[in-house]
Amino acid sequence: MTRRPSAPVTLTEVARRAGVSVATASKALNARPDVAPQTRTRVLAVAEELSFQPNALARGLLSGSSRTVGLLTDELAGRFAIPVLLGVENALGDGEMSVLLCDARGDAVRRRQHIRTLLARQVDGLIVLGDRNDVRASLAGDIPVPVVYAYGQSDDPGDLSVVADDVGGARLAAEHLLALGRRRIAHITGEEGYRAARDRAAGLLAVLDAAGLPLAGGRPSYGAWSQRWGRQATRMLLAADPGVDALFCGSDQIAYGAIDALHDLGRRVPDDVAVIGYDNWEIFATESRPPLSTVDLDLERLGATAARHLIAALEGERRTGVVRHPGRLVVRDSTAPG
Amino acid sequence: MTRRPSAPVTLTEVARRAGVSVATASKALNARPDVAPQTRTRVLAVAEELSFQPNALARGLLSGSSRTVGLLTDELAGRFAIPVLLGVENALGDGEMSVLLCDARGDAVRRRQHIRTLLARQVDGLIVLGDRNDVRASLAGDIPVPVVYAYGQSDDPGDLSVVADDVGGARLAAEHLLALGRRRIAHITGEEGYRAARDRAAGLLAVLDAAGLPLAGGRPSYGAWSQRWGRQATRMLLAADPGVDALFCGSDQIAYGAIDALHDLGRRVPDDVAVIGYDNWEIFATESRPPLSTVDLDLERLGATAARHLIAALEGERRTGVVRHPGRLVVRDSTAPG
DNA sequence: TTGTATGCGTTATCAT
DNA sequence: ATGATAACGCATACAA
Repeated sequence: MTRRPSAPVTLTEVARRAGVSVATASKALNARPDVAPQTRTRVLAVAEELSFQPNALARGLLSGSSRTVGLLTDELAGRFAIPVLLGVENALGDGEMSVLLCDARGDAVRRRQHIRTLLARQVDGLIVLGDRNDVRASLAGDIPVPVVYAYGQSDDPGDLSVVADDVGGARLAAEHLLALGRRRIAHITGEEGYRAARDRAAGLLAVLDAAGLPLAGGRPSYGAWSQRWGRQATRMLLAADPGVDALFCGSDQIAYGAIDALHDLGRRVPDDVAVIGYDNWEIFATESRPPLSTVDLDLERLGATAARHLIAALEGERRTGVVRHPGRLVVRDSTAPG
Repeated sequence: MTRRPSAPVTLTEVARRAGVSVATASKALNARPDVAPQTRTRVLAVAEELSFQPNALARGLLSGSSRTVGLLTDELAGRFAIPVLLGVENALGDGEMSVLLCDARGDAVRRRQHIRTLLARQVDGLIVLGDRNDVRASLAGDIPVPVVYAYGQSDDPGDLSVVADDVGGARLAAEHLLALGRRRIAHITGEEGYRAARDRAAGLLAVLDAAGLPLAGGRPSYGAWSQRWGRQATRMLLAADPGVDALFCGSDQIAYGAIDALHDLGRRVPDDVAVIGYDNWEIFATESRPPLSTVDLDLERLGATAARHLIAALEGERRTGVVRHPGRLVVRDSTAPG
């Protein structure tokens, strides 16, 4: 090993050691046709020995493409950003792309600053990760690279947004409850200000309507995305309508609280009341008693989809509108047939 | 607005419009001394109008520094990586640094691959984010840039690691319980294979020893990091030793389960049994009944500390060893005095 | 004070 | 088949 650790190993160095010009070395390494097999092997050997890695900055400067995308999040601390981000990172990594992460923390000024930085770094594209399912303002100012909105939908139909299909997911849950023979289904969910809450309620109501059934309790119990609200709403609901035989909760967290309350009230789950949640958040869904049936948003796949659309856009396939990503029903004991 | 959106705005373009050479334009923008005030204002005005941003690739190529650090995570999906990552991102953002995110997903091959990519991209430094508190193997191979290990500790004392002080955090919790007059304190925690579990137990035992008190139940109840284990262990513990007056749980998740079990057993919290958790994980700590006293790891600050150490290293201040980051006691109703 | 020239590491073009 | 050279965008040493 004659490698001196302090000297950065460049193509020039490889060429020198292989006894060829940089041009030839470059061709050899990039599998260009016009280079003698013997020369090629020699260059490759030297490159391998020095563990040569071409300088991505130089490459990017020349090609105009940095093979980097910016991932701009509103609020990374939230629960939904991470799986999406994971899916994005994974899908892009396969395409030899790297991810520059920027968290705006809900601050518009910081967001603009981040966008400037990302563009200065010559990102090839941008993925904007919403912290909520809601429609959000499109990025102001003309961004010279493709942008894909993930999880949160852009208000500009000229943009491409990849979002979760909450209406469809709720339909899955509702149809599951109906299939179990439940007929007096109530809905406890989070803040009405969230599109996620409204969409899920809409999906449930659509299925109930089609079946000619009313919603138990009259209207959805909108509240907070917390166990506390799940407990409280359940008590109120069962006091008002003791005949409820199923609860569709807007999140697993709420459902966890609901199950606790049912337990306190002496109702058996699922025998007396079936409970289904939403999100497939493991720490709630698998740890409740009994474990929770729920709808998995498949956020990681959603992120991968967004990444793939961005890559397609980079290759010229511009696409606009909203791509809705279906959820997946996960059945556990809280809706076991019986 | 005479800006054509398709033409990338370069320094050459700015210089041309300002009627000066690129050299002068560069000096004007970089606040070099020898440039006429009048010329400077003119250049600045043009740059502003075109919203010129210097190409970071070119700059990096020239300076040898990309002002980018690689953030290498083992497992982003876990609960602890995110806050640390957030702190890192924030602290680096203030220093005009960007973060290249790579998740190895616990795969050594993928990790090496990511390191190669990051080095090819000329990152100035690396932050290695552990998914557990445990000691982990130092990055193999000589990395030509500074590396800081965060959350997970490197096994090489020549590396710099920034980790949470679990022993100290546990001491805080234990001393709090003692100060409330509790004397029969039991410990329910996660898998013994986790250093976090062992360290927290050690901190508690140290405090009890110093006070001449035994651990209720004889030894820590090691199990799983779940509500389920919290419930089960609590039932077992109270059956064996009904006189327990305080539970120190190794995580909020466990504590949440413990409180549920105490509730089922008819024990009042905190009157009969005080409960304290660990992590300050909001969804458990604030949603349990009653809300949970706990120890906050302050992971975001830990991440910021790691970032600052990396920046210091980039400026030449090499430092090695282990920096232990203190936790913070958060008192809520589950240990209210009374 | 301003402009010209050079170089960072790489790839592409054009001679040889 | 190989090599010299230009170019990417910027910053700087040096010349004017």
